[in-house]
Amino acid sequence: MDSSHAIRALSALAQEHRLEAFRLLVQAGETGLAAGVLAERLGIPASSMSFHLAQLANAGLVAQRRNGRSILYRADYAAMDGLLGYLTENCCGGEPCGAGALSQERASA
Amino acid sequence: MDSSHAIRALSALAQEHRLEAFRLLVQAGETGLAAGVLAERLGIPASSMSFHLAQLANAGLVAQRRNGRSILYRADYAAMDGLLGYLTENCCGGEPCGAGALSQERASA
DNA sequence: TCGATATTTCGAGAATTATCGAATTATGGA
DNA sequence: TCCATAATTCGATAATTCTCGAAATATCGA
Repeated sequence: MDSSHAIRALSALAQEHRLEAFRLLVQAGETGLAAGVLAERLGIPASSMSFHLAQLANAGLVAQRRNGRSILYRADYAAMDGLLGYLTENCCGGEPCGAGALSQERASA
Repeated sequence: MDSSHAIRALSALAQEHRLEAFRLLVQAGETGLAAGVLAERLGIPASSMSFHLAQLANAGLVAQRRNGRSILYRADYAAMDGLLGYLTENCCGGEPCGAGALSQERASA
């Protein structure tokens, strides 16, 4: 992951509707959710949802596949992983950030 | 960290100059760097740099303190940590994303 | 084939963000 | 006090992003 790719991913998540949609997709798991279902859950028009999903897809954060009349979107965990890895390496001095807090959370889990 | 705070942090990092500035601050460590030094390294006017630093500060990602005529900015590792924690918990199903890849990186480190 | 459903694309307008020079504020030294 | 330096704020403009209805595309079932 290079910085321009990271910026695209960060931009994709830096928006209320898209962050929420991505969270729903993460919860939904491998099967994913149809575009229409997401639009309904977020309470926005289908065309707006489509616009946002295109940005998430462009950033590589979601994948899509057709299922009958619907198009199912699913979160791409590896892409999210890549973003977290980039941030950890480039914006945290290579350590889990602050060299403490995150590790503590993990230890307590 | 709630979602609106996360969005502010993501937005702050989702911009070429700000991501680069933040990376330089992470490298610089606790002492930080003066606003003018950052502007020079990024090759942008002081007023533009000031605009971007204000956004990073607003997102809580950087802290500032005056040192003589300069204002030194430093990365707030805890804030970055909070963002990574939020993304891990809310956008990765609570597991290090993909329940594998990140763990593997850590294991091999 | 026809009609209904699901989604995307298009086009226009509103809102937000980024850029940069000029003016302003704050500090330190002579 | 006066001047130079360091930064921020202001104001205007450019660029980008967001929103949403209407139109177009694709799929399914009768």
